[in-house]
Amino acid sequence: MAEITKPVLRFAPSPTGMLHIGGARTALFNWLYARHTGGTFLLRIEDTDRERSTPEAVEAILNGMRWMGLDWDGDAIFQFARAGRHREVAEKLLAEGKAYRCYATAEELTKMREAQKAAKQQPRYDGRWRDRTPGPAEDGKPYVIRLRAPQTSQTIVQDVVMGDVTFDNSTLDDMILLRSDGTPTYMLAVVVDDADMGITHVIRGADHLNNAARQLQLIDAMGAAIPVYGHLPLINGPDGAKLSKRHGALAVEAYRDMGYLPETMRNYLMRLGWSHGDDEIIPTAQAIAWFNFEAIGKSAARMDYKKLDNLNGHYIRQTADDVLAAELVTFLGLLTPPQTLSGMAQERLRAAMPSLKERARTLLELNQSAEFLYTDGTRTLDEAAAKLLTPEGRAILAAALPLLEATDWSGPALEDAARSHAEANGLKLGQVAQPLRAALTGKGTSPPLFEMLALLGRAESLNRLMAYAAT
RNA sequence: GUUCCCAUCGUCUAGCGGUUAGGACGCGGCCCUCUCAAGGCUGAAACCGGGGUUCAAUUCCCCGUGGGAGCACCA
Repeated sequence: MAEITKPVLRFAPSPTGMLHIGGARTALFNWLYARHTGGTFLLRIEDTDRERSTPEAVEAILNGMRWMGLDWDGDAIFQFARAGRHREVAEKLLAEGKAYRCYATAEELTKMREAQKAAKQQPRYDGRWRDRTPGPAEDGKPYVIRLRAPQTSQTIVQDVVMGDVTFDNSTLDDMILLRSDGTPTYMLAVVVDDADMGITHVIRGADHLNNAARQLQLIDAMGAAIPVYGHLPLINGPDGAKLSKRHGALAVEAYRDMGYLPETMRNYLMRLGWSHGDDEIIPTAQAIAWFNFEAIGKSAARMDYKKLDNLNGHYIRQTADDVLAAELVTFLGLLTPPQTLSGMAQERLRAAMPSLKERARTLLELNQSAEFLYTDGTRTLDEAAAKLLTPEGRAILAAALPLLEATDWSGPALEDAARSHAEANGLKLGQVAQPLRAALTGKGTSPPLFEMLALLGRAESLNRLMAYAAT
């Protein structure tokens, strides 16, 4: 009876920049599968590149993960701290004859590759030290340790996303395990760490598919267990080209700053490459229940910001009013410079939320449409509002004021008054409402007018309206 | 150049030999309506090309074409 072991997954970013959208999706898929199976989701920071790794990037990645709601199990593991262990494995392989010392210099190898390229061949190490015994000339000279990889037959990556991918071993070369300064390469570190951490499923970007074959050779040499591989198709920019700085808004933090909700990001990202029939709106809890590898597509996807907006609008509308109001307050506090709302503003925000959230696709939009509630006093007019408050518009506004004043200033009463005023003067309700809206909010569009009049109260509303009433 | 991967509406995708090729975003129209949204109805919109296999190919195979990724003492 085979023992039943829970899956162990990991997300292994290198801290050389922010957590970008591609990395976030890779993390999400790993996380979803771990939560789906009741397995473990580990976070490993691949900081073996001492030149490019920064503590700031580590923080940014951790924060990005937290914001996305992707919690990892246990403490994050830092790969560099395990360099000794990596070296130990390389030495063991060397002792076993499964690896060998290579004394070729960087210049020498560069020259070799240039010659290969000129001959229209794939650049690859030619194995010049594979069967050569170092002589006295090599004493004290720097060397790297390379894997003695098989040169015949094939290596097959059995991938849950891509299927079986076959590589002829003759196209692979003897990769470097340990650099001449004694530090491990990525290839060594990944394989050793995955083995030591008991990783059962390696789910990562398709840019690693080629690496998988070489890593399989190493795993074989080490006698380690082969994990389940899954290489996710990449995410491209809206134009189909690689996602880059040019497309802007790369880091997960940038999406937060644009006013997207974490739930939106999870839903949007999971649908990039994975599907569940015709379902589009998939809350995270549902995704955890449904997630599987079989439904992951093979082709690269593009970012579609319109669809992201639409989804975000959905989740905004679905968020409870006071929760959303609180989230907006937090969000504004995170902006640079931070924006704070007075007690009055927060109170009005909460009161208007049912109407506000219906018309916002991002927290930024929500904030903009609520701004007229934040402060008292006469509004400055935007372009649309100015167009509404022509002399004619102001005259209509002035004429309607007495009727409004005569009401008890409740929404329905105000609407009734405006309606009868319009009717009496042969106007459509819109012709009366629009100038009022412009004066009250400073904008051409707003949440329902009479509701907002009631919310702002008689004194404040009249103050704003009178400022633009024709005399 | 070479190795590997991919290919259904503009975009995300369903489809797993026989379908009027479905859904979603976006776009157009209509309804609702105090504006803007939201919502409802509705329209336009796709199987990259060529060969096979098969009674039958969007679906399976091959070639081409087009994208993408890798080919470092980076990760």
